[in-house]
Parts: sequence; C-alpha cells; structure tokens
Amino acid sequence: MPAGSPKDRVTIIEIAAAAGVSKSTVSLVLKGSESVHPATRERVNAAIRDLGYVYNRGAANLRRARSNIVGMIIHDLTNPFCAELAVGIERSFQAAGYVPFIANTAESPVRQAEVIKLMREQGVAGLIISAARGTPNDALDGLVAAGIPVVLAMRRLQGRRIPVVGPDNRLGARLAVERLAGLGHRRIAFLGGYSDSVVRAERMEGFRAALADAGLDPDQAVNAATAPTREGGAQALETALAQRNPPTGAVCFNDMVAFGVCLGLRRRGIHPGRDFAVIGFDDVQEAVHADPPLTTIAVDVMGLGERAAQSVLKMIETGRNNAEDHVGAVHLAVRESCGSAVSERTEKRA
Amino acid sequence: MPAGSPKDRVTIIEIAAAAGVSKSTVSLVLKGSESVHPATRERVNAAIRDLGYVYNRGAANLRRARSNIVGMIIHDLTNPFCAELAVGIERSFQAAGYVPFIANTAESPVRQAEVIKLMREQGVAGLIISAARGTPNDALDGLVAAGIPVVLAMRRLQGRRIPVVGPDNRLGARLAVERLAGLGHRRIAFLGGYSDSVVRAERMEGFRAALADAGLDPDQAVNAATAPTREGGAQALETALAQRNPPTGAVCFNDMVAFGVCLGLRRRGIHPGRDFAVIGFDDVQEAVHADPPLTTIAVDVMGLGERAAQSVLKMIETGRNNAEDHVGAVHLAVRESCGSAVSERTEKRA
DNA sequence: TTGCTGACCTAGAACGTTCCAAAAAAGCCG
DNA sequence: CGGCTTTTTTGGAACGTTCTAGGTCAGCAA
Repeated sequence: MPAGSPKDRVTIIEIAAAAGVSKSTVSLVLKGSESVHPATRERVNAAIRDLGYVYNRGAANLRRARSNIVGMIIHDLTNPFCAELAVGIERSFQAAGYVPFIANTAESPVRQAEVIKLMREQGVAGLIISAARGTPNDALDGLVAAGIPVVLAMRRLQGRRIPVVGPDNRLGARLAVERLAGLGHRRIAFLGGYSDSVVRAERMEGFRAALADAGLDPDQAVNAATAPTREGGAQALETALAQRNPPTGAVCFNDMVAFGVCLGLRRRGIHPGRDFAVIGFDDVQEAVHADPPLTTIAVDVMGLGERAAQSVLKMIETGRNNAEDHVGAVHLAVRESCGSAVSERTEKRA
Repeated sequence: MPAGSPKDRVTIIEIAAAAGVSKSTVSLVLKGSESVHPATRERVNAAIRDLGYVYNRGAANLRRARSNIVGMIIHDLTNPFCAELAVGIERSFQAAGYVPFIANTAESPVRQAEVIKLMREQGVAGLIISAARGTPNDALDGLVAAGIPVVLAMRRLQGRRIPVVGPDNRLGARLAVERLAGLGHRRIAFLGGYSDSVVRAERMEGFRAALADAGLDPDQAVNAATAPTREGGAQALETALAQRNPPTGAVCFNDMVAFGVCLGLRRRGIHPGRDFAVIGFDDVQEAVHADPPLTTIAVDVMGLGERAAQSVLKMIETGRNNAEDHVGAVHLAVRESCGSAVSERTEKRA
C-alpha cells in the first residue's frame, strides 16, 4: 500500500518527528524562511517528500485569518467572451500566488447570491464579479461592508462605488458608427442586447451621440433589444428589416448578436458585408474565423482581466478598498462584414 | 459604520454570547439539529442575523477532516464544449450541497500539476479532471493513492483504473460514416484533432470499422490530424482537397473542426452540405446556428457532466474508490451540412 | 421526598497550522 | 573559559469550528 486511506493526512507534526525537529521549524521551512539552517532545511524537505506531505491551507488560513483564495463569479461561462475573461483573470491571480476559483451563475441573481455566500464562507480574500442580469443594486453591500475587496467586471452596479473594469463602451459604439457613416450609410441600426442592460445603455449612448455628430437623427435609428445571442441577433434583424425604411448597416450589441445578424441576412439571401454592413463588439476569437470575418470593436479581454485582477490584488494587499474604475481601450478591427462604401445594390434596395 | 473592517469576523462564540447560549448550541442550530428548543433556535438565528455572522467553512473542515469542496479541472474553458460540460457538472455538485470550483489548465500539464496541488491543499473531497494534452499517465497517481475520488472527463489515462465519463466515441464516428456512406459517399475523410489524442484514437477506430463494414478501404481514407479548432479544420480540409482523389465528405473530430472545414469550403466556393458533406462531433450549442446548420454527433453534455458528478459524489459518500466508466449515448443530429444524396456536381468534380 | 426519564444544553478537547517569546546553540573575542 | 552577539530552534497559545461525553432541569411516579 503506497499511501494511506483518505483519512490519515500527514501533518506537519509527523514531518517534524521524522526530521527530528519541532513543528515550528517545519513551518519555517514550509514558508522558505531564511533563518533555518540549510542542513535542517534539507532534512525537513526530505521528510516532506518521503511522507508525501500535503500542506493544509485551510488550517493555515484559519490561523492567519486571511486566505489566498480569490473568487471569480461569472454570469455566463458558456459565453466565449466571458470564458476568455475568466481565463485571463485566472492567469493573473495564479501568477500572483493566489488560488482563483471560478463559479458560474448562469445569469441568475439567486444563484449568484448563493455563490457569494459560499465564497464568503470559504473566506475569499477578494472577488471579481461579472454580475448576473437583474442583480439588485444592494446585492454586494454585505460583501463590501465586510471589507472584502470586490471588483466588477463589465457590468456596473448603480448607486454603488464598487470599482468597475470594462471596455470603453461609448467610444466603441462611436467608432462603429463613424465607420459606417464614413462608408456612406445613413440608416444605421443598433441591434441586440437586453434593454435593461447597463452595458447596452452605455453603448447606445455612444451610438446615438455619434449618429448625431454625423448629422443623423438618433431617434430615427432602429433600436432592437433582444437576448445577446445568435438567436437574438437573427430576431433583431427581422425587426430591423421589417421597417418601412430598413437600415443598411448595423452596430450590434456584441459579436454573438452580429453572428446572428449575419446568419439571418444570409438566410434571406442578403450578403453580409456586401449588401448589409455588420459591426460587432468584443472581438471574440471566433470573429476572425466567421464568414464573413467580422468587423468588430476589439476589446482587449486578457488585458481587462489582468487589470481586474491587479485591482483586487492591490486592494487585498493594501487593505484599502478604493480601486478606481478602469476603462479599457477599444479599437475597430476592420474585417469584411462591414464591406466598403455603400454599394449600388444596397442603395437600390432602400 | 454598518459593519467592521476585514479583520473582525464574527464567530460562533460571539453569537453564543449574544444569544445567551453556549457555542455548542450555536453549532447545533447551524446544522439544523432537532434537539434544540425552538425558542432557543430563534434566539440564535436572530443573533446570527443581527451580527451578520458568516460561517467559517475552513474551520469546520479542519475539525471534521473532510470538506465539501470539489474541484473541476478543465483543459480548455474557452472551448464551448468544455464550458458546457463544466457548467453541467457545477450544477450537479451545487445541487448536492457541495462547493464546486472550476480551474482551467489551458492544455498545460505543468499548470495542471500546480492546480491539482492547490486543490489538494484546499482539501477537496473529490475531483473531476478533463486532462490536459500530454498529461503523463502517472500524473494522478498521488491523488489516487491519497484516496481522493477522481473521475476523468472525456480523456482516458492509459494503464490506470481511473473511471472515465465520456461519449461513445466509436459509435459516434460509426454513425457519421454510416450516414455518409448511406448518402452514397465513397471517399470519406477524417479531419482534425491531435494525432496523440486518445479521444481521436477512439473516434478513428469507429470510423475505420464503419468504413470497412461499408465495404470501403479504411487505409485509403484521408486522415488529417490538426489542432481541434477552426483553424485546424480549415487546414485539414486543405490537406484533404490536395489529394489526387479528394473526398466528398468528412467526419470531423469535433464541431470546431467542422466549422473550420465549412469555412474553408466556402472560401473555395464549395458549398458545404451541397457540394461536400460535413459531419461534426459534440453538438455544441452553436451547431444549430451555424451556416449551414451542422449535422453532428450529438453528445448529451449536461448528462455527461451530471453523470461524472454523480460518480464522484458516490465515491465521496461511500468512501470507496471504485466507480465504473460511463459511456454516454450519442446520436446523429441531422441538419444541413451533410446534405442529401451525393449530388451531381460532387460526382462531376470527382 | 427521591429517583428516573427525556429534553435540552454545554465544557473542553480536538483539527493542522502560524507566530510570539524565549530558549538553546554556535561563534567570537580576549 | 566567561561573556557577548548572532543564529537557529522551540513550546505553546491561538484561529473557529465539531463532537463526545456528560450536565442540568422539569416533570412525574412512587
């Protein structure tokens, strides 16, 4: 029997006995203290290897009253953008010696509340939360009151001073509009995204401002709110095309919606990028492989994740709960889905 | 100041003092014991509410020598299939009162080893691992020797008796081949997937057997190994079409590869589903929204995840480390990417 | 009154670490 | 060798729970 049953975990005390030192010395070795004699250190390490010792972080955290666990609560892990974000954050935490745990809420505020409770019970040192849709504004008050560092990813919580890390939604939407307007589009729609989404509100704001600046009337623009998914995109497109004077291009809430829009267009025999311009938002990995390759507002997900992690880490380390918001840079990734200048055919259709 | 600084966590003792009982009684209330007087219970609960008490699972686990944490180690969370699997598993664990933590290894065995170490240090009660590519066969021996229940998801580890939960790879590939052969295809390729992948080997096996059964020579079939991604798919397609006698249809390692193949076909002006049949594997959510909607081997991811969770839970609860493998059912989801009978045009091209 | 029962409650020892204060050992110097 | 500093090592009290073994108390029968 090479090792024991689940019960008999080897402890620091057994290591101490095996190495002929006290448990304090073992503890010192474990944390790489300078002040233990190299020969002793070696003896202890040998015992650790021989007995297959596994450090018990729970016990350590209990004593130290602070843990190295950090949590990431993600509203939808099956959304590629969120998954990329989670992976980026995870990497940063891991590099900093923390143990990141990911949990998914599937857009359920109830589940989210449970997960937050569980994370607190585990004694997380900090938390990055990409809030579920419909999260009440006071959902995190307990967390904040307890002094646990929290950073929000993407979605702001109204009336609270919880730092938010997210892309520049207004500028992104503006860049998209400017591109389309520059190509000669006069009827530009905003498609997809839930109407109660804060992110959507921000993108919408940039969208409208840019339209106005381009001399177009924002109130005339089609604004179709749907789920931020492929289905939602297809659906929003139907709404748009049903107008008396349908748009010739669209800024989409995100890439998923844009894919749905392209799909819907193709189903109707309209060629996205040639007959109808589509611009997404996020620049998920898939965008470049789509057909046509998607023009989209590129967001540096990894950078955003890293930044969020840094903020939390700083708050943990300084003990001060005062990070600032971070608005990530965005740029237009021009690919084929928004075509070149408005084509003859598009104009004729109009 | 509604609540204190990060330091002063409220403990069971303070609750006890506030409620005028002993800490033992509070503990009893916490776990819903029958034998505490309703009035007392109420008093304790009130104190818990008033003082904003948060249960300390670390301390509890320390005393009980078993935790309710379970880990899920996923080889690539940005792969939608894996993400769906993770979410399914998470749900099952959560429902069973365990606290599931997800970690991503990004296909790195090194990272995987670190993550496993961390999970052990946290004292996980069990683990579901979707092993990273290139995981050495002895990577989990320590875990198993320590008596920690482990179930592998999807990928088997050779020469070890660690239970595996995964779809019926052989049957899936067979169904795909039978479909294509039934439609009249005689030259069928197998595209994508890393050549050292165990999963690929299984699918390949089913593929070859089915070809043979259909009276086709497996050794003549194009077999192009690439990354299991869109890029990989496009690449594998190039290999296939470069043949002297190119295939008219392909079974793909997974849906991502299939999407890549469709993309590649379209780039070359070949219409997937009409001029070339494509069948995927997994049936990710996206498959139905693809263009054309992807015919694929449907795997019940959620079911698989649930099953894996059940196995681990049973092992945890019985303390016996002896779950069986589970081979999940698969079926062919017929959509448009494999078209109908081999078309005129395809035959002419050949 | 006493003794017994059952319902309810509790003291105190664990659990595996960390950390403080201080002891022991080792060097150094004359 | 004694006295001093410096380096290494150590005992034991925490940390916040759980759990065992037993304690208290009211009610009731004798």
